[in-house]
Parts: sequence; C-alpha cells; structure tokens
Amino acid sequence: MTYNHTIYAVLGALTTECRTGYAIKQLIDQSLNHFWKISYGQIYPALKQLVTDDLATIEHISEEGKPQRKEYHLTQKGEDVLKKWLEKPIDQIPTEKNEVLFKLFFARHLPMEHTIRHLREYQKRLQDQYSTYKGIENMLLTNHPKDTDLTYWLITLDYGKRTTQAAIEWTEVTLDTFLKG
Amino acid sequence: MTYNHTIYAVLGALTTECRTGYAIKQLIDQSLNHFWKISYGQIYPALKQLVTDDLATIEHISEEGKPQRKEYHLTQKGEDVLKKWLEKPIDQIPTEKNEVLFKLFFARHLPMEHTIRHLREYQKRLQDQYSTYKGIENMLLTNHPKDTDLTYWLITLDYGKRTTQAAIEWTEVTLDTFLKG
DNA sequence: CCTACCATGTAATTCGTTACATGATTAT
DNA sequence: ATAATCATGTAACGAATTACATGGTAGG
Repeated sequence: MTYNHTIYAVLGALTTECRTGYAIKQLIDQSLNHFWKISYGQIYPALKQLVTDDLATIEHISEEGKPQRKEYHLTQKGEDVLKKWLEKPIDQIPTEKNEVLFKLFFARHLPMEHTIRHLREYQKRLQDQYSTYKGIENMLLTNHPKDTDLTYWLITLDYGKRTTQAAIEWTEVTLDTFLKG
Repeated sequence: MTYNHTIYAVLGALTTECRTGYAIKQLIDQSLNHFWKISYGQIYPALKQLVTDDLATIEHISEEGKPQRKEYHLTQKGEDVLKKWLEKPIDQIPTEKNEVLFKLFFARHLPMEHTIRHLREYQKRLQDQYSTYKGIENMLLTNHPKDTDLTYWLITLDYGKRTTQAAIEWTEVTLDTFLKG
C-alpha cells in the first residue's frame, strides 16, 4: 500500500502535539512553510482516510465554552507507516517552477526594462523572505531555548536562508550585467 | 482572456526555431529543465488551443523520407499575447516542495542514521546537478560563442549553479553538526 | 533485425487550489 | 457590535503525470 505526500504530512504532524485538522494546518503553515504547503481541502479528506485505514483514531470532543472539535491520535500502524516512509530514500529532486527565470529566458528579444523590473521585484521578495527567516530564527532562539526539536527547525531554516541568499546574490550580479554591461 | 503557464511556455518556445510539439518538448527539457518541466500531455492540447484561438497557425508537412509533422508559427496576436504576459509582474514565489527537509523535520525523533543517509544522498544528487550545469555551460561557451541568446541562457544557468552550490554547502555544514556535534 | 529517434495524440487518474458553506468563542 | 480566531467540511475546477496507442525513418 502506498500513500501520497499529503498523508505522510498529516501523519508527521500528528507526531507533534497537533491533534486537529486546524492545528495541523497551523503547524505546517508556521514551521514547514518554506518547503511545504497544504490546504484544508487536503487535510480533512486525509484525516478521514487515516481513520478508515486504521492509521489514526478519532475522538469527538465537546468542551464547555469551546467549539466542538475532533482529535486524532496515531495508531501503532500509523507510526509504523510513517517511520517506514521516513526511512525510504528520497524519490525525486523536484524542479521548482521559477516564473522569473521563465520570463527572463523568453524575454531575451524584448526591451531590457521589463527584465530589470522583474529582477528588482524578485530581489525585493527574496529579501523579504530572508528577513522572515531571520525573524523566525530570532524568535525561536529567544522563546524556545530548551526545545530539542529546535535543532531540526533551525536546520530547515538554515536551508531557506542559504538558498535565498544565493538567489539574492544572483539578482545582484545579474542586475549588474544588465545595467553596466 | 487569461491563459495558463503551459500556453505561455508553448508560445515562448514558438519564438525560437522550434516548430513542432516534439521540438518544443526537447527545447524545454534541454534549456529550461532546471526551472520548468512539461509533458506531451500538456503540449499537444496547448498547440490545438493556440490554433483555435488564433495565436498560431498550423501547417501539415509531408516530406519525402521524413515522418509527417505539423509545424506551428506564431500569429501577430500570439506574439502580442506573449509579450503582454512577459511584461506583467510575477505573481507568486512558489514554494518548492523539498522532500529532504520534510523528512528531516519529521524524523527528529528517529535514529540519526536515516537522516545522515538522506543528507548524503541529497548531497550527491546536488553535486551531480551542479556538474550538469557546468557541463552545459562549457558546451554553450565552446559551441555557441556568437549566439545573442547565450547571455540569457547563461544567466538562468548561473541561477541554478548558485542555488545548488548553496544547497551543497548546507548539506556539508548540516552533516558536520550531525557527525561532530 | 532491432534500437534509437522522430512524431502525434488521448484517456484516466491524481493532485492541489479555490470557493463555498457553516457555526462557536474571544477579545476589543 | 464586530472582528479575529477556532473549527470542520465539500464541490468544482484546474493542472499535471502516466499509461496507452500509433507509426515512420535511420543507422548499426
């Protein structure tokens, strides 16, 4: 039996304190945002399937003064399925679809101003992204200094910082060649 | 009227000497491979739509001793639609889905060997990718020294090289922390 | 002969986003 | 009041991959 990435993402999220679909969405948005995205349209059907396939149990909870919610917990089978997948070698290096490079490539016979504008805009966004990473990093270091998970979180952040920094440097040298060359 | 990226990719390809669906696939696989992918299942329906919408003309060609083929040429309208899109600001910075970071994040309570294995495997692939970029670069510099398109090709290659190099460095420092720390 | 390459296409399936729909609670 | 947050879901749509199906030509 083979599952898709969404299932593993939800299984993974359920190894943390996240117990509801809502909380899973939050976790992934906040912690994995720069290398993984997910929508409610994926999460809720996935949770349903987990229960059907005995990978998780569901618990309906109605607490006084709180909205009704459904808490999910991994079963042994669920943990096994996740672990097995985590051990498996990585399939593909997926190609990121980069619209800037795409436009750059096909704009080679068009006026250079457009390209320069795109590059400046892209640079700005990359810089914002970099600032966001730094912000999260500082937040983590001051607010969660004991957490053992911290290391792993910082490692994925470091990846984002390094690749973003490299992309920023690319925009700099590329803008230089266009403006000076 | 708004089109999807596939349409623009095919329009863009038709600004080069590519005239058939087969040639378009080859161009994108060879030149845009590190930031764009496409399949025949996208190309042929797109070409059909281009003709329907008057963005391209079709020409059935039967040459002696050659397989039958269909040559497409951009119309003025096609060129206009492409140019207009190329000028438009970039929508989104899409999040690349990174399975290594994903597994790393969720494997934080699992034995470290798995993670180290994944990192080494990833590093190897990144190094291969980097070599490929260098290979293409050298090929371009020796074989197409006059081409004006060359600059743009080299620029997109440079992006790939820089971000890949940054990712390689990340694997190095991360492996270090796991092995020494 | 057989493999590689040139060439075109469709259908099924999977995957993901977006819009829609609902409703309780908390803080301002 | 009302906005923000917590909470759950479905339906429609769009996009992309994969498998399938076909057939010619060139070179070893």
